[in-house]
Amino acid sequence: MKIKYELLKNDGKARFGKLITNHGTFETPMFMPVGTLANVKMLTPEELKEAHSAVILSNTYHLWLRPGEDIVAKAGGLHKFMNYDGPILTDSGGFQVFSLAKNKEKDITEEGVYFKSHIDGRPLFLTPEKSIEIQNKLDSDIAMSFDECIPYPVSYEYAKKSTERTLRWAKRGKMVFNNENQSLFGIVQGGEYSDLRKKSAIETVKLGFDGYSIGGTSVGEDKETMYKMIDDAIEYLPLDRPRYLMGVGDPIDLLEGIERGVDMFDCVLPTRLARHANAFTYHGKINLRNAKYKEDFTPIDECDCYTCKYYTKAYLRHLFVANEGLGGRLLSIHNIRFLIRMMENAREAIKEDRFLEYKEDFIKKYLDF
RNA sequence: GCGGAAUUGGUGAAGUGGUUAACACGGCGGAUUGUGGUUCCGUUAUGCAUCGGUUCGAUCCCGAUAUUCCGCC
Repeated sequence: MKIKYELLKNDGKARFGKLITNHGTFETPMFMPVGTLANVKMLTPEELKEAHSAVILSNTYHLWLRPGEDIVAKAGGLHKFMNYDGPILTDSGGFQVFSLAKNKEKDITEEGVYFKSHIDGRPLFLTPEKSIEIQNKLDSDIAMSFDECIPYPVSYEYAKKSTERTLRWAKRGKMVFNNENQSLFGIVQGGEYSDLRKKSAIETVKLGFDGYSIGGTSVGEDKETMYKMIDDAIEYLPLDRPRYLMGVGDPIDLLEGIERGVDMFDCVLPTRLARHANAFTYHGKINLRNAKYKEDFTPIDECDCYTCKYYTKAYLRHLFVANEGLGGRLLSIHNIRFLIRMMENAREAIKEDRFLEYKEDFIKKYLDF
């Protein structure tokens, strides 16, 4: 079956809802950790579950190259392949258009996108149809339309051209999409231009998707621009479908997104920061490599995660300084749990009509450090 | 005891009679938003064993001293 979304409560624009999937029912707003290569780096599914993580992201482009979607299909789909029985969302490869296509004018064509494999350099060509076909074989719960994540800053002309092309790609992808057990999301682009965002949202909704994403944010723009991008798009998205803000994971941005009506977020930030010794705390982000933690035998934070239950900052610092992989693993657990707990608290606040109060309080503590 | 060689930062070291002493590791700090697992950026020797001398100018040339290493008795 397709996913279902139930909007249960509004607090201003902030929404509390339920996402019903083939692999469980979960509350929104939610944060989704990223597991590009069929794994959330360093973590087992059990550890994700212990952090109360729900949906995870995986990636069409990367799994296409390695191990190949047919291998995953033979394994019985992504869930079986990676032993994860929670919901999985697959990104379409659209972000790789942004991050890997070298010459945008030349490599991005109406038909599709030319890549050079980042593994062996061989030429690749990805189309909207191919992306959907791969995601079908991966058998994720939610597939994403193939899009171009537009860089920032960008000329109006380029943003317009790219956004219109992304719309045509969305239509083409939807045409070939035929997996009854999978849902398909459309993605709003438009760069930093309000009228393009509006048009992109309206036209994408016209095509009709199971959920809607706001893409092309957190690509180097300042925060005010990003929040405007969200506002410009979300106004035209239907209330009865989940809204997914792609690639956003900074704690403050998550709250700003929720306030604007976003239901789902994904980001590499908690896991990448963890691998580089940066920990989220309720009093700001800290770097555990810092010498000041050498003899700090307290946990990272007041936190209910496995890491904070059993390990100290001094020990984690030692692991990072000694280049022991366990440091990144333990900190990934904490950082993911941190964002997920933020979401839990945000949902409680929305239910009790005090989201703005919660947000202001959180940000005050987070920055006053 | 005699002869020879060496001595540059926390470490391994490059280098020159003339502004700021290369590079690497380490240390310290920062970055990271639809992944960068080992990544990227910044910073880190007011000083070249010590004391004298030559010189306009010495880490570099000369002498003494100290330490280390290698030979010979």
